[in-house]
Amino acid sequence: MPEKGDQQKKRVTIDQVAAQAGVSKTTVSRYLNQRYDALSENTRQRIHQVIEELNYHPNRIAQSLKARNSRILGCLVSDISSPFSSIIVKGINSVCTQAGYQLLLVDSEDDPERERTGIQDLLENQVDGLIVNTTGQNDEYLLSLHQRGIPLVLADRCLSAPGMIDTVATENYHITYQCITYLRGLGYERVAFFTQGNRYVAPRILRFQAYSDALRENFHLAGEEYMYQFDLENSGDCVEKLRAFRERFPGQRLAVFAVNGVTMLHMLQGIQNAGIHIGRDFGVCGFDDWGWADLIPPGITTITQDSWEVGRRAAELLLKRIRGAGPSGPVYEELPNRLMIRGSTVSG
Amino acid sequence: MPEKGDQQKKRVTIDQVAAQAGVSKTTVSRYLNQRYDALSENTRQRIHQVIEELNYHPNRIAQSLKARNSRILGCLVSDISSPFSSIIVKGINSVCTQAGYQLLLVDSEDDPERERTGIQDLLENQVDGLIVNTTGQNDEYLLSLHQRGIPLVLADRCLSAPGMIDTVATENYHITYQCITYLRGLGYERVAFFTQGNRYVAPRILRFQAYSDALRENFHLAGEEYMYQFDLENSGDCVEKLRAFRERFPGQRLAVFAVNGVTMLHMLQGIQNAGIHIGRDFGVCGFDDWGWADLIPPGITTITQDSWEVGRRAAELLLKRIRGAGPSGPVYEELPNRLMIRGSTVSG
DNA sequence: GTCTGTTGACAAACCGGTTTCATAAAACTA
DNA sequence: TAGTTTTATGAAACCGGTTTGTCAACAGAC
Repeated sequence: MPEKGDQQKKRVTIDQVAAQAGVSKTTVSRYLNQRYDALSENTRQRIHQVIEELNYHPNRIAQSLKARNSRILGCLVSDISSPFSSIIVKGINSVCTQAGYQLLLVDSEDDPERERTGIQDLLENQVDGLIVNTTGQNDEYLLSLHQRGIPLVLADRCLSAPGMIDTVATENYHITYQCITYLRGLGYERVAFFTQGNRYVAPRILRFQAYSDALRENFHLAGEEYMYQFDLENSGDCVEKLRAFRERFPGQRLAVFAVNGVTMLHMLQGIQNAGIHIGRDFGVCGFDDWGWADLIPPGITTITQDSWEVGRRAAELLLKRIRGAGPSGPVYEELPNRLMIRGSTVSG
Repeated sequence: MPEKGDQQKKRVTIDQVAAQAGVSKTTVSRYLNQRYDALSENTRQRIHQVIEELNYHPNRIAQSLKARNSRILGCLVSDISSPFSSIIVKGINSVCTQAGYQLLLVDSEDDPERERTGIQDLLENQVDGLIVNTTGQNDEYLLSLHQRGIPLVLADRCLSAPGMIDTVATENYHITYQCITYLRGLGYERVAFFTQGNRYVAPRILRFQAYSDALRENFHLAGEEYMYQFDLENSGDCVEKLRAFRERFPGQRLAVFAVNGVTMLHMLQGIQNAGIHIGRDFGVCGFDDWGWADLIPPGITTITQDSWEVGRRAAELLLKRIRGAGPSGPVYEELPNRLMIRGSTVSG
């Protein structure tokens, strides 16, 4: 006779399996953990069958509580909607999948406050380690975590005092320097540095530093005077700043450098709106290459980053740390970037 | 006198707080859960102070075990690196943040097998509910989960037998039909349907259906004969198919429709490589608008989807289900899409 | 001065697993 | 045949919280 609601009692527990199989939970636990050496063929079979019948799956939370580790990695990114971040996450995911770890994700929306509470949440959830794409305004907090012995790897963004915490990033300085120098070689006379959003993150600082150095050494110009920070909320702002740049140096060959892909996209929008022609008189280049750079005529010169690999390596490194392996001191891994020269930067 | 290694014992527990404050763990627990009614001002103060001192944070895993819920949502996407997915995740994240939930993420890489094991993993981790962007090849499995009473919301992709499980999606059929019909109005004579990747997902099926219907009714053509599926692995494949399409109908005004943004990007690449001129003789349009569509001349006509809102609503709905609220039957939410007409589709 | 009601706090059980230690039965040794 | 080892298993403690049931201390009522 079928039961009233036929509602399964939900949640099959190890006790039920034990009862049904006529053994103790210890024995079932042994089975689950493949300690077959101390299990008779007979009981093993019976337990196996009961587990199938009941469709039993052990409760990882209970396991984690006892084991004092969760097999979960925490990941905090500043903006998951940026391809740069989401591809990092994809890299992390691939390692997790392979290593049997889960991935707890938080998007801080580039808010330092939210970054701290987000990490706090991850920690309360007992993640075994953290991969953080920091806003750059929580250095002390991150250091304190590191000192508490929490496995922590920074992805793409290092602290202002580098060398303290494991970091996987891409090479920013030299490629930027190279790019700006290359512009000089093409005959561009002024190069502006366009940026937007968070001004504290390490890559941006490094890129500006390199830009600034290259500008000084190749153009004898001061970077500070050619940095344009526009506001995304204010849609006209970028156009205005582009116009301002152009009107400041009439008749000269100008170029702009975008600090990253998101900036580039908005800048290109602005260039279009301002009716500026890309090429000989207005060179365009910048970081990131997300598939459209060579579709926008005359092809945008970019610096391409392998963010998937950043994610992969960060996750690998973190797992090593969790296992207590890896070098004793902090690791700094820097992946090479490539300058993809296209038609948006041409010699006069 | 400082202790030997000065190494904190790691992990502060409620017992330590209780001991230090000279009360029982029951009392501390009351404090943590704001059951102040049965707490003297005095004890409350003392506990507060000890918690600060010890920097105590309760172990969510222990709480979850007892509470039998984890305050974690599980999310499975087919490809986190696609802006469509990552923006959905961003929407979900915003709800989680606000509601005090965490987000456990899995990228199935569009593999049905990996989708099942991924969901299994999420479930073993006791997520309170699931948001799934299914590959479309696990309908039975998903239904079984639903029948087991697991809160489950499908994001963007419904089952082949719709109406069984809560779904948040965007409107595919009419907007596609409208787009194809619009092409007819412009005087295009043949419209090809370009696609790539997973052929089982609901949006793709619906879009092809709409395309096919519109083609039959407006062009008196059979959609099956104009569907081109190219292979991403084989870089020349797309170019070949574009050329084949063009050579099939010399002298006619042709147009192509890309099933989604990733397809569009590769198709545009192919168009460029094939040396095809976009516009009067070769119209281009398709789904998704990720910021570059109006930068590629003459501006690509797109159907824009609000994937952030898909994520937000899916998460809201899931939370309702978890709380046992919401309508009794399955919900199907369909968000409107917009046709953004640009220069890539013009009248003759 | 007893009776009742309220307040503040605790001991113990519980969540669902793992692990340690003990033990009965079987197998081997001398 | 008694002693020893091995094998298969279970009882109980534990992980770090929450919850239930109990109770002492004190207040006010009569």
